[in-house]
Amino acid sequence: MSSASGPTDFPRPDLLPERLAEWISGEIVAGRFPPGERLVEHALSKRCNVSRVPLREALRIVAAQGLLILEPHRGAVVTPLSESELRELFDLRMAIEGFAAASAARQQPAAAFAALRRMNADLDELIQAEDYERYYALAAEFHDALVAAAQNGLLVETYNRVKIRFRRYQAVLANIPHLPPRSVAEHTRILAAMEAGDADGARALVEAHIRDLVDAYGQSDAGRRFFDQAS
Amino acid sequence: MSSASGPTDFPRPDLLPERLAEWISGEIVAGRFPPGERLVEHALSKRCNVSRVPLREALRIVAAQGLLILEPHRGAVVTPLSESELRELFDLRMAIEGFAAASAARQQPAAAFAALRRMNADLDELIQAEDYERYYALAAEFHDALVAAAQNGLLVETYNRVKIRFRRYQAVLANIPHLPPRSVAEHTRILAAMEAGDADGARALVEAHIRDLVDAYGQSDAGRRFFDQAS
DNA sequence: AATTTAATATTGTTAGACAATTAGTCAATT
DNA sequence: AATTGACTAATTGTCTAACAATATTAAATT
Repeated sequence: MSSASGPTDFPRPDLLPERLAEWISGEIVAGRFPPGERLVEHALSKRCNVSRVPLREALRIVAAQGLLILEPHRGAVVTPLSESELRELFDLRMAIEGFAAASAARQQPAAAFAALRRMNADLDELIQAEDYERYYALAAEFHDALVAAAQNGLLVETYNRVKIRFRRYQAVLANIPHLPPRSVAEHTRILAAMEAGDADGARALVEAHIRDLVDAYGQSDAGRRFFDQAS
Repeated sequence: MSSASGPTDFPRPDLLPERLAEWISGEIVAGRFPPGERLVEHALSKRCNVSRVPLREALRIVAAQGLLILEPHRGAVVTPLSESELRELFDLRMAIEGFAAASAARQQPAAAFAALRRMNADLDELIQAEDYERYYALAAEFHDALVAAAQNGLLVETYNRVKIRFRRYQAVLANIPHLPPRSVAEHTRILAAMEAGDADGARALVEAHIRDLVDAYGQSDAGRRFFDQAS
């Protein structure tokens, strides 16, 4: 009877605010702390067997990630989801991943290109096997590796910030099984452009690739339902 | 004798960790907390007339901005400056401002374009008047407005994070008086491309514009000195 | 001089307290 | 009945004081 979605317990103290923040962040991304929920310090600190001091620091960390809003004298509220934020997140993915592809096309990092090729081959196999769960996990890694290929730590850091916020929408919208085959073909073209040193072409292809993701989300059932209720 | 660069006092309590963070952040950007300096909690809290609790939260905020590194059991250390970070910051500016220009070229926000044109005209006048101080202030606003023209709050937020870290290098490297006239001409071309709806052209021009800034920094005396000592 | 040992300082956390602010309750008034 | 208003409870924000764990520094020893 008790539903399977009740909040998880905080694993175990080796008590750092960082660990608390990771846990809180995870609960929010997974939707167990739903949008709009207030996190009350005393209750949370008791549940985690910590005092309010490190918990408050943890809340600061999570707020800096954009998952919480700290209102004066009102405490921490889980940031709401919105179609506009999702649009902006996709925009940022275009800016970051597009720039990364162009940058990599200029730098020609051989090892990174090889890794990307291998990943894309594995993605193709996962489609044949219809193993969509692992497909989406590896697809995320492919995009990570694309950003990493630009060899810019700050760009990676920025991308990670976007990713954390983006994952909340993935959790709500689930994945779209029709998309993968097309994605692999697009990855192939992106890689070809990068290896050919065509920075502008690679960027355009990456932006188009992400635009395809946007469309797929918008056309999926979950996506339409979410977008409708939000408006 | 006593140099003019001794740390300033914390203005006045209306004590929020946010105020403390703003102050600390300002001291770091201005170089009064120099790179590598350790911020000791007890001493700082006494100087600001606050307890360690809100101070520690302030340190978390500043650390999230990338200006401090919190090492376990060793406390807060002011993030060092490096040529590599500066390069990465310029890269991010290219990615963000370039994307913003392309995005604005597609959206055609009339008000934003008008504001940009006005600013650029004012910049031209400030050159004639050889008022470089105000020139650099307004030039920064021009770039802010360019990013804002993309109408994406997250992009602005991301840009602001880059700006905070970038300002530390501006404080060290000072400004380059030879650059401005060329910049105004480049702004004009960027605006023309945006208003013509030429997204790719606008982005290319913005990237080239920022690359010019990079070169100017590298060729300035202060820049060479900084880069030499760093390597 | 180099290494080990002891003393000191600093961080990380806890507990309990309190003022300031907000949220919730319930009666009085319109 | 609904709205207002005062009262109460709950929550945040801050402080002090303390302590264990870890780092840093100084002294002592080899």
